[in-house]
Amino acid sequence: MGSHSKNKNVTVLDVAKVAGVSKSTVSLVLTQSEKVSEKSKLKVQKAMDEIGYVYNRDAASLRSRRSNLVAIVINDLTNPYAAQLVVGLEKHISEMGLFSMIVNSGEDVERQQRLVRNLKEYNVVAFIICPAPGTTAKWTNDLNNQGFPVINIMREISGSKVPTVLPDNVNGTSLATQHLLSKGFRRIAFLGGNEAISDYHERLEGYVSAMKKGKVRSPKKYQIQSETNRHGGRQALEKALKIEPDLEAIVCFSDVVAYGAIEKMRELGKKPGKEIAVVGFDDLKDSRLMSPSLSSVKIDADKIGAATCQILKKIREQKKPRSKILVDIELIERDSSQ
Amino acid sequence: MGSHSKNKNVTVLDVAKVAGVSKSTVSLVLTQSEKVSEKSKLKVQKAMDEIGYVYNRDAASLRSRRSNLVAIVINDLTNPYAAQLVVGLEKHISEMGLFSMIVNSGEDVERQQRLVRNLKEYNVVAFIICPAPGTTAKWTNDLNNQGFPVINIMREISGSKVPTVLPDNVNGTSLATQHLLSKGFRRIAFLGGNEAISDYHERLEGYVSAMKKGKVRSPKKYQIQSETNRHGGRQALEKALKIEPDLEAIVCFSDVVAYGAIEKMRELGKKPGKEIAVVGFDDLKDSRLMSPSLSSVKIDADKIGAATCQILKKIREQKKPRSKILVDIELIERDSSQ
DNA sequence: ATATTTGTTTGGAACGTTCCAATAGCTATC
DNA sequence: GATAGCTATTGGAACGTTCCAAACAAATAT
Repeated sequence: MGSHSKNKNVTVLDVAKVAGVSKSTVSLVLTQSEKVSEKSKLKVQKAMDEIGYVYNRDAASLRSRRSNLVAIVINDLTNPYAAQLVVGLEKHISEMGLFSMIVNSGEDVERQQRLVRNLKEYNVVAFIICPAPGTTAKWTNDLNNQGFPVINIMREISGSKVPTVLPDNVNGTSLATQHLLSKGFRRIAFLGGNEAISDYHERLEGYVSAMKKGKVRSPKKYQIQSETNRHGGRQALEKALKIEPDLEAIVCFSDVVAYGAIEKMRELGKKPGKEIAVVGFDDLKDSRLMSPSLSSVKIDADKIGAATCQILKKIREQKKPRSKILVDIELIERDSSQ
Repeated sequence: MGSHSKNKNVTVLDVAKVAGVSKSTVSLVLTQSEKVSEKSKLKVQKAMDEIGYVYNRDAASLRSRRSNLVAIVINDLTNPYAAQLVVGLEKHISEMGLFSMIVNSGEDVERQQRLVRNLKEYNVVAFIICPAPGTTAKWTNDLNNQGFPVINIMREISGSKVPTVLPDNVNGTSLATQHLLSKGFRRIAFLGGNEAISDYHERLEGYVSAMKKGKVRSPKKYQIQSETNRHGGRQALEKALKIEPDLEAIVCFSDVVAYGAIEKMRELGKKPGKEIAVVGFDDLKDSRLMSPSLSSVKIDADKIGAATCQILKKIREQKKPRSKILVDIELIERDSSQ
C-alpha cells in the first residue's frame, strides 16, 4: 500500500541530500548540462530513482521563463486527416524534446479564441494553428506580437504575417486532373469544399488550370461545393449527376468527400472506378485498402510535421524563419482512376 | 507594432498598483473568491484589461500545489470513435473549469508509459486513460498510489483498483443479436476485434449469450477476429463467407469493422442490408448518413464524458468514487438490418 | 459609548526550480 | 612553490503566484 499523501513532495533538495551534492548540481543534471561530472551525474540519477523524485515543471517553467509545451490548435479532431496530422506533428515535436498540448477548436473561431487565451497562461513555446474559418490576420498577428510565436498550418490567412506551412494544393489537384485527362476522361467535375477555407480556392484553382491547359471544357456548374464530410460527398455527387448525367470523372476536395461520393455512386448503381473515375485528396490510410482502392493526392503528415518543426527550430534559435513552406504532394494512382 | 520583448512580465503586482489594491486582493479576484467586494473586483478586472495581464499558471500551480490540467491518454487518435470520445470528454472537463491535456498512446504500452511519466511532471489533477493493450493492473495501481488519481475508460483491466467507466458492451451486442434474430436471421457471425482488449470479450459474450438464449446454432467458427480497422473488417468478411457461404447477418465489433465488411460485400457482389444484414458498434456520425444507413449500438460519447467527470468530481471532493460505472447503450435500427 | 461580530484587505512567507556570481579543486605553466 | 587558468560545484536570490495570520473597517449588539 503506497502513500496517498501529497503533503510533502520530494524535491531537488532531498535528491541533493541523498546524493551528497548541492541542489545546484542536481539542477545541472536535470537540465542536462555539459559541465557536470559523470560521477556526480550518476550519483544524482541513482538518488532520484531511489527516492522516487518527480520533476516539477511548474517550478522550472516559472523560474526559467520558458516551458516545453507546444500548443497544437487543430480545426477538427474528428476529421480523419486532422487526426493523422496531429499524430505527425506530435512525433516531430517530441523529437525536439518538447511536449504537445493538443486542443480542438471544432471549426469554431470563438472556441479557438477561448482556447488560445487559456493556453497563453501556460507559457507555451509556440502555437501551431490550423485556423478555424473566420480567423483574422489581425488576431494571429496580435498573438505573435504579444510574444507568442504562431505557425499556421494547412490553411492560409491572407494578410497574416505569421509563418505558414501548406501542402502544394494547386499542384495536387492539377496533377490529379491531368492524370484523369491523360486517361481520356473529359467530363470531369470538382466536388466538395467551400469558400470559407483557403485550401478550397487553391485546390479548385489546380483543377481549373489543368482543365484549361488540357483545352477541355469545364463549366462553372462542374464545381460543386459541399460540406467536407462524407455526407457532403454524397450530396455533391447526386447534384453532379443531375447536372451532368454523363459524368466521367471527379476530382474530390478530400478523401472523405470521395468516400461519400463513392457510396452514393453505388447507391445509384454507378460503378466507382469503372463508370466514374475518382481521385481524392489527403490519402488517408483507408484509401489504399478500400475497393476499388482510391487514387489520391498524398499529403504526408510527417512532412508537414517536419516542416513545421523546422520553423519552430528557427524561432527557438531566435532566427527569422521562412515565411512560407510549401510541402510537396504526390499523386498516388490506384484502381479508382484507371 | 506591439512589443516583442518578454523581458519583464506584467504580474499581479502591476495589476495591484494600477487598481490601487494589494496583490492579495488581486489574487482573490483571480481565484474567484467570494470574499472580495464587488468594487475591488471591478477595479482589478479593469486594471487587468488595461495593462494586458496574463495569468501565470506555472506560478499558481507551484504555490497552490494543484493544477487545472486533466490528462487524457487515448489509445488511438486516428480511430474515429476515439476522436469522438475525446471531444465528449473535453467538453465535460472544460465545464468543470479544467483543461484537457490530450495525448495519444497509439496502442503502444511503452509510449503510454513514457507519456504518463512526462505528464506527472505537470502535476495533473487526474489521468483519464483508455489503456493500450498490455497495460497492467500493477501499473495503474502504482500510479494511483503515487497520488495521481486514475480513471480507466472503455477498457477494463482485471485486478486494477482504479475506477472505470465502461459502455454496457454485453448488453449492446446482445441487443444487436436479438434484433437480428427477431428479423428471422439465423446464420449470424461475429466479426472483428481481438483478445488483447477487454471489450472484445464482453461484446463477444453478448453475442454468444443472445444466440444461446435464442436457441440458435452458433459454432466457434462464426467468431472471426481481425484488426479493428476497415481493412480488418474486409478480411473478416471474406473469411466469414468462405466458412459460411450462406451467411445471413453479421454483428460487428465496431462500426469501422462494419464499414470494411460492407465494402467487401460490394466487391463480392453481395448487397449489404439486402443479402447480408449488418449491425455495427459505436454509432459513428457517418453511420447514420451512409447507404444503406448502418444499424449500430450507440455509445454516447457525451455520456461517457459525463460519467467520467462524475467520478472526477468525487475524487476532487476527496470522496470515494464509484468503482465502476456502466454507461447504457442504445440499439439504433437502420436500413442495414431490415 | 463600547464591545462584538462580520466581512475585506493586507504584507510576509512559501512553493520548487533555475540563474548567477562566487568558490573550491585541479592541472599546467613559469 | 607561487600563479594562472580551467572545470566542477555551490549558496543565495529570484521567478509570480497563493496561503496564512493578522489588521482593518463597517455594521450590529450590548
